[in-house]
Amino acid sequence: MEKIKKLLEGTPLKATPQRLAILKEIAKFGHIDLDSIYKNLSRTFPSMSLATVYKNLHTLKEHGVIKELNINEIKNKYEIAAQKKHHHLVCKVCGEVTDIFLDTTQITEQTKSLEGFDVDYCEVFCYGVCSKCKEKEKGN
Amino acid sequence: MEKIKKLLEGTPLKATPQRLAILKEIAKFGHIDLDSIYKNLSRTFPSMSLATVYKNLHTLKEHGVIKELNINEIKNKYEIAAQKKHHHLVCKVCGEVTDIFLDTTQITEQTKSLEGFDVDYCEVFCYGVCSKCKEKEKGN
DNA sequence: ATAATTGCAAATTTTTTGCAGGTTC
DNA sequence: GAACCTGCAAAAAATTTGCAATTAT
Repeated sequence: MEKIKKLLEGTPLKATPQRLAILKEIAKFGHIDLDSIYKNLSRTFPSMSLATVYKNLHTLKEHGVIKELNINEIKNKYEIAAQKKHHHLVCKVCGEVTDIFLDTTQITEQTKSLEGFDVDYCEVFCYGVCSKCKEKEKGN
Repeated sequence: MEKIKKLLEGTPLKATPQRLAILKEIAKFGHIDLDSIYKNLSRTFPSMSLATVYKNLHTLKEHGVIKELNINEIKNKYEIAAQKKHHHLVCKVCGEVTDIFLDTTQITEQTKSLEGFDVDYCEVFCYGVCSKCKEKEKGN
C-alpha cells in the first residue's frame, strides 16, 4: 500500500508496520474510533499495544495526517486528513458516520462579516437516522 | 433566580442548591466545562463534590436541560438547552466559544434530498481566531 | 549513526459507582 | 413518605509516561 505510506510524506514520522496498519484501518473504515482500531488490529497484529495506538493517533493528528471527529454521544472517530473537503452525517441510532458534500457558501458568506473574528473553517455535523436504522425501527 | 428553577419544569429533577448552582454557573458563562464549574463553585460552595457535578451534568443532559458541546481540541462545554437555535464560533487560540446566529436554509435544503437518511438537525462549528487573540498575536 | 518507535508496566487522570445520611416535592 | 440527591471513598476506565530494546531512514 504505497498510498498509505505517502500519507507520511513531509512529516518526520517513520513508516513502521504498526503505524501503517493503523492508517490502513482508518482508511478502510473511513471513520473509526480508537478502541475499534485496537481491537481490529489485535486480531491480525497480536503484538500491537494499546499505548502504541494512543501514541500514534496523537502523533498522526499532531502532524495533520489524520483528523479527530468529536461527535455527540459517541466516541471520537478518526479519518484520513488528506481528503476532499466534506462534512458529516451521523446516525443517532447506530453511530455510523458518513461523508457528505455540502455547498456551504451561504455560511462562509455570513462568517465573512463577523466583526473581529477571523473564521478559518466551518464544520457541519448533521444528525439523524440512517436507512438501516429506520428499517429496524419500523420492525418494532 | 426563578428563571433557573424553571429550567427543571417538566422533569422529575429536584431543585437542589447544588443543581441550581451548577445551572446558574452554566447560564452565567454561556459555555463552560466540567472542571471550571467545579472549581468556580468550590469557592462559594465548598462542600460541592466533584461527583455531584459529574452526576448533575449527566442527568441534566439526559433530561434535555443542558447541551454538551463537543469541540475540537478543547474540553467539552455545556450550555443551557432552552435557547434560540444557534451555532458556535470557537477561538482556536483561547478556546472561547461564542453563539452565532446563522441562516442555514441552504444546508437544510441540501439535507432534505439525501437518499434514505432523515436529518433532524445540523450543527455548525466555525473555528478561527477571536479579536482578543488576534491583538495578542500582533504583539509577538 | 541518529532519531524515532515499540511494548510493557506503572503512574496519572478521568469518570463512575455504592451507599448512608439528608432533602425535595 | 416516596423518590431523589449529596458527599465521600472506593472502584473502574481511560490516557499518559518512562524506559530498554528495536527499527526506519
